[in-house]
Amino acid sequence: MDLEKLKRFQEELAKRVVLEDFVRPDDLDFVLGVDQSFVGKGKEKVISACVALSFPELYEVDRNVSVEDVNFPYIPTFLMFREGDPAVRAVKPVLERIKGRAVVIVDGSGIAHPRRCGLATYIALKLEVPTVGVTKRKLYGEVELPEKEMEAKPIYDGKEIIGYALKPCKVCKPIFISPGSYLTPKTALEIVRSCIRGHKLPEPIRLAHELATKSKSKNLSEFFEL
DNA sequence: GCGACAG
DNA sequence: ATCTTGTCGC
Repeated sequence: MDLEKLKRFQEELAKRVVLEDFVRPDDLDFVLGVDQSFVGKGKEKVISACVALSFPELYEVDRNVSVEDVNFPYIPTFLMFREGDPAVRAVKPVLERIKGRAVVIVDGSGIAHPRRCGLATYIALKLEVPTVGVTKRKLYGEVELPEKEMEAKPIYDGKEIIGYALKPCKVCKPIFISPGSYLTPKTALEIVRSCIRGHKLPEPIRLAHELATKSKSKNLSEFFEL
């Protein structure tokens, strides 16, 4: 594979990013979460899980799981090429079933990426839906870590604010938030804040992660001859 | 050359 | 991400 060519592709996609609120928290009806787990002898299958929660109540209203072949290795800053399309195919059906304004929270970076094109950005542009990226470790940007519960500190790319580090709970280490597209960094932060329910990760991602992990044991694994 | 480096 | 034993706390 030609990483330099892929870098150029990411730079092209980044030009289409719109850092404006296509939806405000007050008008939000649903917040979706996407996450993936890998299985197989050499982790050759990817299980993508998507859950849809009502907003701001956060009760589950829909879910979807899909299993596909993995066709790209994990390479830092190139995650969208490994998990992008599988995630899109897991989210799309849910997005078409629910009726109302929605935002998708992704387990990966948004514009807090060296080329401003993380996994959340890819999903936003491909599905034309606002997304916010959330990670447990920082990929890109300069930031001062928050120390008080629910405190947030801006993540900078030079002088521009591209996201926020948020300490979700007293004993939690901070999580890193940045919009994928169609949202402002500030609004991305507020949406994630509204989805924290005592855990390190916001509910949409926490539940999607749980669904993706549990789907490996039930009767899906052997069902797809793994 | 060295450190950084999402999932 | 996955693997993987023991330990701590409610």
